[in-house]
This record gives sequence, C-alpha cells and structure tokens, in this order.
Amino acid sequence: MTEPAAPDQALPETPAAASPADRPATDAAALPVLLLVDGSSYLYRAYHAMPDLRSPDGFPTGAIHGFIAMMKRLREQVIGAGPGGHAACVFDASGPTFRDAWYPEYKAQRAPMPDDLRTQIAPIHEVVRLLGWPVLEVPGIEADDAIGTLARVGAAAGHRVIVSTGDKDLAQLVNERVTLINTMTNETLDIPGVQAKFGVPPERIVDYLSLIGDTVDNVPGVEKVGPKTAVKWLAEHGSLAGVMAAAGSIKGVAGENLRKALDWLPQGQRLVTVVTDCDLAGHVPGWPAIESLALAPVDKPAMLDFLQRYGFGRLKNELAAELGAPAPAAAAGAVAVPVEGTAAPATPPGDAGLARHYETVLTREQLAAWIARLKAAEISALDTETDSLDPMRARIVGISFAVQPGEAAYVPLAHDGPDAPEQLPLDEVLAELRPWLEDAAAAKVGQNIKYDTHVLANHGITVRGWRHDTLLESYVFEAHLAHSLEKLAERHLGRRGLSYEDLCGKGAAQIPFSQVDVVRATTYSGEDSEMTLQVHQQLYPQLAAEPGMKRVYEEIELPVSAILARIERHGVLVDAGVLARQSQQLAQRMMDLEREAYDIAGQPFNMGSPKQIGEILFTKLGLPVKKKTATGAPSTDEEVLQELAADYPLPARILEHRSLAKLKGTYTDKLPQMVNPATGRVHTNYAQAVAVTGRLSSNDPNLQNIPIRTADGRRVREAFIAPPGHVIVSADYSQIELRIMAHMSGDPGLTRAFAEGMDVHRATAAEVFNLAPDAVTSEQRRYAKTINFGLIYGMGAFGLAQSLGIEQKAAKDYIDRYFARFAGVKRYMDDIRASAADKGYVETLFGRRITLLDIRGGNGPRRAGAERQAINAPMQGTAADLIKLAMIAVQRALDEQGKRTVMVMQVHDELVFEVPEDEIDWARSEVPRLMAGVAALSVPLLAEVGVGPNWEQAH
DNA sequence: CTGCTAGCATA
DNA sequence: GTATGCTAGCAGA
Repeated sequence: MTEPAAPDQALPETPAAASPADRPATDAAALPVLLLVDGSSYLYRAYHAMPDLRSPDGFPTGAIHGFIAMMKRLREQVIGAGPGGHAACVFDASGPTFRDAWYPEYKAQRAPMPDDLRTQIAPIHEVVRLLGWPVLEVPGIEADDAIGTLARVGAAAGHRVIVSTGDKDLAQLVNERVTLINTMTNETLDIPGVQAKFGVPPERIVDYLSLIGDTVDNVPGVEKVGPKTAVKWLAEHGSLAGVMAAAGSIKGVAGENLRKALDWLPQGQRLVTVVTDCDLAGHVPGWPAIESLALAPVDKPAMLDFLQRYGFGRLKNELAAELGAPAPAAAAGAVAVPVEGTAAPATPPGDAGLARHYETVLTREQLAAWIARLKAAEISALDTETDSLDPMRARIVGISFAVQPGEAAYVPLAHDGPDAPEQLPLDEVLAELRPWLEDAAAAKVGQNIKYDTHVLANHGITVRGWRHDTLLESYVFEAHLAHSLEKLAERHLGRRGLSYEDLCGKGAAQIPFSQVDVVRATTYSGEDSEMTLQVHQQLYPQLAAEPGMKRVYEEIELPVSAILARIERHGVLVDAGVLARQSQQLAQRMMDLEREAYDIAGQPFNMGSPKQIGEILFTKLGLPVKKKTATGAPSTDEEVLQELAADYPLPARILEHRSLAKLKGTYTDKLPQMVNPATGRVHTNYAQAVAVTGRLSSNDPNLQNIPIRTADGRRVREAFIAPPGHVIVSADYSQIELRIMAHMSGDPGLTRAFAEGMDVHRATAAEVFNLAPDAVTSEQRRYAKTINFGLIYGMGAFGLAQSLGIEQKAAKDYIDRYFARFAGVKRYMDDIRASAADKGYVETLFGRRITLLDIRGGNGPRRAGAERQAINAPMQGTAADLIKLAMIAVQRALDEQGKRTVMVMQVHDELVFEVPEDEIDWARSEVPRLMAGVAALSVPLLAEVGVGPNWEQAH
C-alpha cells in the first residue's frame, strides 16, 4: 500500500487473508517483531490516567510516570526480557504538516494542550530514549503517517509489525503482518478483529472514516451518517466509490446529505488516509532500511540521573540496586513495617487471643530471614498479588508467605501508588526465592495453585513442591458450596478478612493492586497466605478422614491441576485467516436474510432483539403466540419459530439469521481476538472447582462448546490447527455415560450389549420395539437414542414427549417398555433416589461426593429436580473422574517416554493433542489404550481416535 | 457502566 | 430432563 487507497478499488470477495496453504497462521507468528508505538496517541491517555504526581520541586510527572510503566510493559510483553528486537516510539512534531496545507481547518477545533502536559513532553522523549527506544519525531509528518510508512516497510522487510496505539484510525494499516494493540485496554486488532469491531475489513476503514468523518480532527463526513449507515452502505456498494456512484438511488435524508457531500468526500478521504510512503531519510539512519530501529539496553547511569532529577524515588532505588550500588534509602533506614491484622469479628476455635503479625519486607535482611524460615518450614503457604486476572498476562505486584498461624510476610515488588515506599527489586527478589520456589522437596500450599503457577511462570519460574490446594480440598470436601478464600475462612476459621473490593473498589472505579497502599496490601495479602495455611490445617484432616475423598483429592484433582496448567500454558493454534473468511461469508448471508426479512415485515427491525422480533411477529403480523418467557413476553425461541416456520415465511429467516449471528459473534469474530499476541495461541482457562459433578469447565474462551452439530458451525473447527510438521489427534470415549449406567446398575441386557460391542441405541430399540436389531428402522433408533439420553438426565414422560414431539401417554408407554426390558436400570434409578434421600448425597464410582440439598427439603418441583440430579450426577461425575484419570495416565506416559506430543484440550469425554508427525502411530495406538485402561468396569471402556490437519478432520 | 433476560453453543 | 459459558439487547443507574 504505497498509495492512498484508490477510490475505485473494488471490495475483494474475501479479506486480504491468504489461504492457510500458502500462509499458515504460524508463519506470521514466527517472524521477527517490529513494535511501533504511537507515542502521541498515548500522551493524553497517560496524562489523564495517572494521578497528578509532582516531583519534590512541583514539576508535573504523572504522564512521565505513565510512559515509563507503559514502555517497560510493552517491551516485556511483546519483545520479551532478552536483548534485541526492533521498535520505535513515534511522536508528532510541533508545527504544520502536509495535511494542514491540504485543508487549513484540519484539527482547527482542537483545544490547546494543557501546560502540565506540554512541559512533560521533552522529558518523556528523553526517558523513552533512555529506556532504549529509538524515538522518531519528523517535522511536517504526523506520527500516524510515519507509523504507516514504517509498518509498510517493516512488513515488506519480513517483520511482524505490532502497532501500539490508542487511535482507532490506524485500523486501516492492519493486514496479514500488521496488528494493532491498545496497551491501555489490552485489546488487539488483527484482520478479523477489525472486521468484528468496525463491521468492515481493514482495507475499507478509510472509506468508513470518510463517510462518518472525524470530529476530533475536524474532518467532516456525511451529515447524519454514523457507523451503522456507513457499514450498511459499504456492504451494499462495496466501497466509497461504489457508494458515491449509487448516491442518486439512495433514499431518505441520509441520501440527500450524501449527495451534498459528493464534492467533499474525495478530499475527506485523502485526509483520513494514512500516508505510507513518507520520506524518513535523515530521521531513520540507513533509510529505507529499518535495521537501525533496534531496541538498545536501558542506559542505566543516565536513567538513574533522570529518575533523580524528577524525584522518582522508588524507581531510582530499584535501578540503583540493580546496578549493584546499595540502594541508599533502603540500606539506610527502612525498617519492617509491622502491621496488625484486622480484628476478626468472631474468634475461631483454638485461635483465642492469637495476635496476628504481618510484616512488610522491604530490606534484604528481612527477605533473607524469611527465606530461611520458608526453607525450615514443614509446609508454607504462598500467594501472589498481580496486575491482571488473565493468568497468562498477569505480572507480580507482590508476594506473601506464611509458615505458621498468626504470622505472614508480604514482599511488595511493584507498588507504584502515590505513597509507595522503596521496594526491593523484583528480579532480585525472584532470584533469591527461585531455589526455594523450584525445590520439589519444599512443601507448599496455596489457594488455586494453578493461577500462582502461571503467574510465576510468567516470570520464568517453575514452581515445584505444591503439596496442597485449599480450593481443591474444599471442592472435593463439599463441591456444592462456594470455594473463595473469603468463604473458606468464614466457614472453617470463623474469620473475615479484608476483601479485594475493600482494597481496590469495583467496576470502572477499580484501581490496580499496584496502587494499593503497601500497608493495607500487607494486611490483605498476608491474610491470604495465613488464612490459606490455616484453612488447610483445618480442612485437610477432615477430608483425609474419608478415604474416597482423600483419593479423589490426591490421586485425581491435584495431579490434574498440574496438567491443566501445562495445557493452558501451551495453548492451541487457531488459524485467524480461516475464521476471517468464515466471518465474511456469514456477514454476507446475514445481510441477505435481513433484506428478505425487512421485505416480509414491511419495515427494518433488529433481528438480534427478541423483543423487536416479538413486536413484528405477534403484534404487527399477528402470528399466534405459542408460549411465553419467564417474564411473560411472547417467546421467540427456536422451538416456537420452528413451529411458526411451517405456516409463515419470516420465522425461518429469523432462525437462520440467529444461528449465523451466534456463530459469528461467539466464534468466528471472537476467537481470533483471544489469540495471545506473545504466543500466537489461544489459552483457555479450565475451572477445576466449578461444576458440582466433577467436570471441568472452560472459559476465556470456552473451548468446550465449539460447534459440531451443524455443517456451518462445524467448520469453525477447521480453524483449530497444528503447527507445521504436526497433526491434531482427537480421542473420545464412546458412550461413556451409558457404559457407566450399565456398570452401576448391573443390568444384564445393557451389559451384554456393550460386552458384545453392539450399537447400543440399536440394541435399545430392538428391545423396546421387540424386533431383531437388523429390523430396527432409523427412526426407531433415533427414538431409542433420545430415550437413552433422557435416562442419563433423569427424565420423565413429559420430557421425553417434549423432545420426541409425541403425546405424553405414548412417551410413558416407551418408558414403561424400556424399564420392563431393562429392569436393572429401573432398580438402580429407584435405589439411587432412595439412597440420596437417605444420605443427602450421591457418590461417583471413585468416591466423589455430590450433596443434594433439596433431596429431602420441602416442595415438589425442587425435590423432583434433586432426584434428577441424583440420577445424573453419579454418571456424569464418574465420567469426569475417568477422563481425569485418563489425562493423568496419558500425560505420565508422554513424560516418561519423552514424547513431544502435547495435550491441548479436554472436552468432557474427549482429549485433543498436538502430535508431531513421527509420533502419530504412537498416539493412535497408545492414547485410546491408556484411556480404556484407567478402570476395569463390568463393561469395556472404548476410546475412538481420529487424526487430521485440524480438529474438524480429526473426527 | 452494571446487571438482568433470552437465547444458544457443547457434553 | 443433567452440567456448563458467552453474547446481544435492554433497562435502570
């Protein structure tokens, strides 16, 4: 893109993304990075985001502070800790640019920069240079244009270009090799991201901006035309040129305004187009080569001087310590800040009168003393405080320890609030702690250890010696209750600590933990460690007294936690190009459906709004209301629309539109946005203590509900790929819950069906319809399949009738016949209801306990619900136990045999692996063998395996 | 900006 | 009829 986009450029059929064959997703990820920072776009943000900080002599320093933090973080996150990397930080120069010559009113409305910010600009340039960044400021050329030029040249020179900016206009630069990130919001925009955010691909952004205009820069667009109309017009007419050509036929006020703007639009387009062929000679050494834009090491001596001049005490001392010179203030006077814990409202048993003492560690002597205590302790609790909830991105702000009740230490490491004291340097503290953290013999306990494992791994530390996790202890002990440390402390210690909200607030007003006062942070984090230790001491003996629970905790949940951390960290490759093309196609089909629907309805309406659909369907068109929602509104759910579709044309359009919108909004647009820019992969989080039955759940993103049932949906799985030289291998348990039902009930008919390797649904149909298996029709088999699933869910005649669309009486008849033929199953269901009512809980085969509070309590519907859970939970839960055992067995085999195969996903009854080509045979034979061998039930376990270039084809 | 509802994706 | 998580729309702040 050397020229501003030509107005007559036609909309390509697909985005610029190449096919995966000639450009796999891994390609771009492997290229060296060129990181371009739009310094100007962050000036205001840094200024406003920070409190009004001042140096001792009153010079404003808030924005400087913000820049230092941001540039450090960017370098760490994008380039990594090591040397090397290409980058530049680009600022607007003062004075007029070529745009002012084109259009004198350009940026004319802009308020002058506040003096407090203006005075910080020179120091910001200086400090960015000292941090090792090439700084670019070219008179007559705006930062946007310089960045556009560097991005084009860099991409052509084989770089993966990452542009860090707060300015959305730069979305026009995005292509296969150029990605935008917004450091403030952690948002990344690649091709699908731009499409998702703006509704147009990157190459249409210029047209889009031309139409809507830019009030900030005082560039008018078409009056009354906003994002929605712009997207609609561009979708209909391809490009700005197309829109202009069709201006005569566009109706309404917007059409009139468009015609008025026809003369202006070419100039507007020129103004919003980023110029990518600026001459940077004299500003970039060696131009047009960009090798000179290399990150240099921090100029520490000069930096020290800078920090001294502007009164950045804490940062200065950190740096001084790093340089080996003793940090004067820390060595001279810092003493421990003892903090008494907040008084507990209720004194826990055995805790009477215990004074709590939490220590803030600010000196090397204190740190050394605590490390000695950790090394001597039988078991230590630890907890990290971080700057993010995203485990893969979180950086440590502080770390706390406890080795005995009543005492804790908090080591603040990155507190940067207004009154933050000088703290020990993070790298030095972690280096000191590393031997203990990585010592497998040093026993550790935590609350949700998977999170702390990630956080420390983010700093290059592999924690070993995790012996216990209070989250998992509680989950196994009483899965139906809440497991936050706050709740555990209340339940097991009768104690209430400071809550995170007390410290940081919530919602938009929430402050990062690094801004929390160190004294309060000490109380909070110290409590977290100390309460974790105490909860463990209370809870573990109770848990261990039950052999079944002890086994589930120690032999299933703890090992699985470590495996999940590895799965999450490795991530899975997602081909953003594949998804971008699908998004594009879905958008096209959705627009066609919208057109048809508006035509039928006689007016436009929002097809994504159940409320508006209801108004059109039931009020305007007078279709019959089939059922109501919980709030009394007429329902428009799938079942209703399906029924109405038989008699009317509109519901079918709505149904299809809705399913396409779901696919696009939830998967094809979203997944690419979830790719971690540092790894090029998607890293889900598996929640191990959420589902009461023992299942895992997956979030951010949820990889356990990727579509499979419909052809359109299934294609999303084509985007889940393996790196070059690898394939995807998927292995899933066949009919695992029905096999468990056969085992638990001991029913001879069902057991025989599995023992003989029969098609179980066919076998069920043969019994229920009293036929030979060969004589079963496909519809009869479908009925039997529904019955089998229904049984697993504890269904009654009503539910079966509903899902088969038959009379309740007929459904009852089927169920009666089933139970007559499979009397063992009937007996099992009755027994489990009775046993649940008797004990108040049910158990899985391995002793996992699921408590059912409503099984005896009060009203009918709730008890009926609890009875269904009583039937379902042992089967679903045993299946969860089995696949967890399979994960452990397979991971152990992989480790012991030194395989390079990696487990990348778990989907309840399925394990997915990334397998190097030379290990395909191993995976194909060993994985299903190991999965089938985790337990000896009275029926065989069977795992089926598939291999393919992507997840779809591995099925 | 936050919380709720409706609807829907998976096993 | 079991178990989950996520999105868009929308109402009330």
